[in-house]
Formats: sequence, C-alpha cells, structure tokens
Amino acid sequence: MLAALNELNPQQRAAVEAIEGPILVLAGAGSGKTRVITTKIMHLMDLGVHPYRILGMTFTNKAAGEMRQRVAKTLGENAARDLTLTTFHSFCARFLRKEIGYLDRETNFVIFDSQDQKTCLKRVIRELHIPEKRYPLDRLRALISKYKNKRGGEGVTLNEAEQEVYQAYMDEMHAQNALDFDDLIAFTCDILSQFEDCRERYQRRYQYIMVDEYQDTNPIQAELINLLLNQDRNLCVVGDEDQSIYGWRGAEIRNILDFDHNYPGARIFKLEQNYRSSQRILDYANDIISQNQLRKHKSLWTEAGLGRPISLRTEQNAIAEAEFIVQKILTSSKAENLAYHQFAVLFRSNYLSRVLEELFRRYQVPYQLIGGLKFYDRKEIKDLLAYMRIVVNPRDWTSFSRALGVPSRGIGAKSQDALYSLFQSGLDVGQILKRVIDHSLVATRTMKGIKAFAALYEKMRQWSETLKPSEWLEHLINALDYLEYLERTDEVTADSRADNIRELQASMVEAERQGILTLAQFMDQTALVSDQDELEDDKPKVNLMTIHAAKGLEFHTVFVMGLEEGVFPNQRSLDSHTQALEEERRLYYVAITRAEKQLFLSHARRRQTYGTTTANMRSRFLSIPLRTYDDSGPEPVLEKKKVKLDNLASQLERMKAQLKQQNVDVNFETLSPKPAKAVRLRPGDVVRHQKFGTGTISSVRGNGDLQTISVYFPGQGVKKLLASKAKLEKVHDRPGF
DNA sequence: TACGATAAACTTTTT
DNA sequence: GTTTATCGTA
Repeated sequence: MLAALNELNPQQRAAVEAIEGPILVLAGAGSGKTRVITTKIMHLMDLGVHPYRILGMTFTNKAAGEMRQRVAKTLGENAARDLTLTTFHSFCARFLRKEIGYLDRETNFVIFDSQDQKTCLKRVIRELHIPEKRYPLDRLRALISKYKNKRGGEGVTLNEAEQEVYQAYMDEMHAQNALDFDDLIAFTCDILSQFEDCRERYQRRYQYIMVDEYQDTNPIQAELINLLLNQDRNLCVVGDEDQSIYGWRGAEIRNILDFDHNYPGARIFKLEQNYRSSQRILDYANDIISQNQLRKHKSLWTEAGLGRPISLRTEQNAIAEAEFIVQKILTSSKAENLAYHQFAVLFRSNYLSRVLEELFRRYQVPYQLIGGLKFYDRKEIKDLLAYMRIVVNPRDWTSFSRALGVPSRGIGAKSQDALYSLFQSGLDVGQILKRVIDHSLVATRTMKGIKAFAALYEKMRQWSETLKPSEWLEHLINALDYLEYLERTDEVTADSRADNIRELQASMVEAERQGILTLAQFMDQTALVSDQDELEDDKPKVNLMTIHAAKGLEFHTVFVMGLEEGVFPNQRSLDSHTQALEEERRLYYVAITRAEKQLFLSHARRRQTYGTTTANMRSRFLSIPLRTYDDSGPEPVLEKKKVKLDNLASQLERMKAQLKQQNVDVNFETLSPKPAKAVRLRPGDVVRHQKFGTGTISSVRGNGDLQTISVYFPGQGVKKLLASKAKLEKVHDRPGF
C-alpha cells in the first residue's frame, strides 16, 4: 500500500480512496488540496492504473509542474512523464496541434493573446466603419470572450452591430490562421462533439480525470470535461466555492454548487481542517465569508493555536500606508528572522502597486511584482516573437504588420494598406512580398525596405529548418542589429531591454533542454504562461501581487492593503449587483486565507487616482469586527496613526503669535488646533441635499470647483455631485473611527 | 514617412 | 500621474 496514505487525515484519505464515479471534494483554503490530488494520482498508479490513462487539469503550469514533481519524487521520473498534467489551455493547444485538421484548418496556427486580439479587432472595426468611440476595443474583446465562454448559455447576447463585429472577427482570425485563448477550448469541444472517432479515442485513453480549482471553470470547460469523460464517469473535481473569483471572465460558480445535480450519484467529501493559518485568521475568514448567500456550508478549523492578533492600520494617505508596510517588513523580518519571500503584499488592482514599488525601492527592500506586464508581453520580446510567428504561420498578418515596422524600414501606414489588400485576396507573407517586388506595387523609396525584409524572411525560413530556436534567435538579432536599434531608440531602457532579450534566449535554451526543439512548440509556451508561472519562490524578495495572482499561494505574513470603498470592493462591483459584491467578498476571503501567522490590514484616508486625490470611506469589509477573545492573548490591534498633537499645538501657538503681532482681534480661547476651514466634507459625513434629502458621503474626489462628491442616499443609491454646484449642507460629522 | 509635441483617455481582476 | 492617440513639421 502507498505509504503516503497514512499521512493523510481521515477526510483526506476518504477523498483519496474514493475512486470510481463522480466525486466532488470541497476543499477549504489550506486544507491540503494539492496533497490530496497528488496522493490520489499516486494511489491510482499504485492500484495499477497506467499514468498514461490519468488526466489532471490545473489552473497554472506551475501547479501542474509541482504536482508532477511530487509524483516523480515518490514514483520516479518515468511514471511522472506519462501523466497528462496540464492547464486547460495547454491541453487544448496540444490537442489542436494534432487534431485541428478535423475542422479543416492547419496545424500551424498561432495563439493570439489579448493584445494581438485587440490589434486584430481594431483592423476589423476599421474595415466595418464602426466607431471605436462607441465600441471600445477592450469592451468588445471582453464581450466576445464572454460570449464564447458561455457557449450559448444564458446571460450574454450580442446586438446587431456586435454580432457583425463578432462574425468579421472570426473571419479575420481564420484568415490569419490564429486562435484566441477561448478558441483553444471552444474548437477542442467542437471537434470532440462532432467527431465520434476522435472523441472515442480520447475517452478510451483517459480513464481517470481530475480537475483542480473547479470553482473557476466556465461552461465551456465543463463541457470539455464532459466530452472527455467515458461511461465510467471517473471524474474527481476539487475546489472551493468560497474561492470562486473568476466570474468576470465567465467562470460559473454553479459548476461546483450544482455538481451533485449535474452528476447524479456523485459522492461529496469536505475538507475543513486547515493546516495553514492560525485560529484567529480562520475565525475572521469564516466571519467574512458567512455573509455570502451563494455557498455550501463549510467552516474551517485548525489544531494550531489562536495565534497573533490581526492588525488593522489606518493611514492618512497611500504613501504613508506603503511606508507602514515597508517598515513593518523591515522590523518584523529582523525581529523574527524571516526571509523577505515569506512576506506578501496583496491588493485589489494592479495600479495600487505603484506607490508600493516606489517605497520598496527607496528603502532598498528587494521585491518582485507578480503580474502586471508579463515577460512575454514586453515590447522588445513581442517584436522578436512577431518575426518568429510569421515563420511558423505565414498568414499571421498581425505579426507581419508589427515586424514590418520594427526596426523602422520606411514602410508606413499607406504601404501597409496596400499590402493588406493583397493579404485580403488570400496571399500569405511570402507571396505578398514577392508580388509587391515583382509588380513594383509601392514607391521606390519603400521598395528598398520591402526588398530587405523579403531577403530576411527567406533567410529566417531557412534557419528554422536547420537551427534550434535559441540559435535561430541569435541569427535574427544579429541580422536586425536589434541591440543597436534598442540603443538608438531609447538609451535609458536599452540595457534592461537587452537583458530581457538575453533572458528570452535563456528560456529557449531551457525549453530545448526539456525537448522543445521547434519554433512552433516554443511559441505555444510563450502564449500560455500565467502570472504565477513567473513567480520565483526561492529568492529572498517580498512578493507584491493582486489577490487573483495570489490564489493557491501561502505566506507567513500577509498585508492586505487599500481596504477602501471603491478600491476594495472596487467601484464597479458597487455599481453593479449583489452577485458582484459577493465575488468581491470571496476575493477578500482568498486574501485573508493566504496568511499563515500574521495578517495586517490597512487602508488610507486619501489616495491618488488618475491625477486627483480621492478620499474614500473605509471598506465595508472592515465593519465585521476582528474578534476579541477572553483568553490572555492580546486584543486585536487597531493601529491608528497617532495625530501628532504636539505638532498641532505648536502650530496653534505660532498662529496665535502671528495674529497677536498683526493686532487682529480674535478670541483666542475659541481657536482649536483643527484646521479652520468652514465646510470641509469628508467621507462618512452626513449631509442634506435639496432634492435627494439626507445621505452619507462615500467618497470625495479632487479639489476646488471640480471636486465631486459621491453621496449615498438611502433608497436612491449613490449620487455623484459636483461640490461647487450641489449645495450640500452638513448635518453632522462622521462618527469617530 | 518618421519623429516630436500636445491632448485625451485611463484602472479591475487573466488564460 | 501615466500611457496612448493624434497632429504638425522636417
């Protein structure tokens, strides 16, 4: 029998030993989910199931890699190699490289990321003469994605114009032989559902299917799993509905909530013992999440002690907040001998990281920012990859157009339009170049650049037949004199960009070591990396990331910052309906449960957004009290920044002296150390409005005549008012915090 | 056609 | 306050 089984608790063990039929494992945060999945895989193999017949779907490549390693450690490299353990997207990419012929398409397709998608969409709506103002690219892209992910389910409908854009976009993608992220999964489903022979092949192969993070699957992914499942229905899904945080990109929390309904006879296991956090952190997390309606009952407990109090910090502005965090890390790491990578700072949105980065740099605390701009999204990398992609897929107009312009060859918009009409008539990159040269279709000045490009293109194709990817790249960089180009265009950033290119080469060498020997294979990797894949967890650096990026991770000490109305929960969720707010609350729950030993919550009274200062009320999440305990442990700490009274008092003294000198007649007794501005409105203040009645200020934004004030009027919702226009009369100050 | 200067838009969250 | 779009000039 597998020894690892004995190391599990009874619930975990039951979940592992249940093998046949549909199984749902509701695994609370920190309940040893990864361990259950890996042990289950090993248990199956121990029972004689060949690893080739096991399919495990994870959320990130990193998670897949870690699981594979654990298996390899116990059962050896060979066993681990034969497992299919990947993300949905990687699985489908590999599937389609083999099987996309069923749909009468070519296997050398490229995968478009959101950036490429938008470039492509831009072309499309320009051709359709649809005003970009009314249909912003981002919105269209998100809409198309949602539409595909829901697969004709309820919720997403397209109006006439949107329908037209969708159709034209699909045609354009087809013409460019490109697939977007959603297509990868959609096309896989199409093939499996339409072609029985193909479906049977895969169904026969995979006897046991496991899906991690099931709460974040969308309808199309659920469909894919269904199509792969044979009549034995050996499906084990693991997840936690309380950690469902991807509803906005089409994830369907119902997939996990209704699992037993969708798969009759399903057995359900709950893992509620937490091995990560202290009791106090778990109690707080339970208090928060129990406010949600949309969930199955589950409550985390631990054998670990009560632990340290959770701390809540109020600062006057975002800079002070960041400073508090950095200082806390400095003192705490020293006092408790903690390495920097045991700390994480979590925030709702990427832009919040800016202030943090500044202070980490100023105090010279090493950090790594996860997410934001990805490595493969950097301009210099995308430039070089564009060349690579047209070699693999000569119909990738988006990349062709990009490559033509960097470094600049004197081929401008006008010439590009001429080339594009050739593309529309069905020619690929090689044919377009040939036609232009043979028929002198552009001005002589431009022709020089075209000829040079054509010569380079021919060479790149030859290199790709004989050279390894890393060598191919080396040749390309030399041919383009790309490093010189970087130096010429921006000498400030040239060095770091050159570093990135070296890193790209290094990652190619590493990929080659793992058996990736063609440009096409390498391309797929670059398209499908996730934020977490980029995390270096062995280096002593403080981790800064969005809460989404922190999913599945854990840290000794966690800071959750920016706990303000409009920031977290963010404005959009407040503007829409309770479902969105529940997801925000789950997000907060995820944030809290990342912490093992210490949890610091913080918010700032004022914060710079766009160019203006905004004052927000503290987050509603903070209205759930941090529990107090009767035991001897210290009370939960409310750290308020002390207003420096001495300072204010001395200011007052100075003012008095000045006034006396000027012989101004004032009653000094009534002067208070508070600023004397008559009507200063702050979040929390209760005000009266002529039309709307009495309400509470939720945020104050900007200054002077342009100052806008958001007021919550019960029954009428939040109104945005211009301070100079709306005569707001203060009823009373905000109650003390 | 390329590059600079100025103006407008912009912030969810991501495979 | 920062990035992207557009316009005018060499």
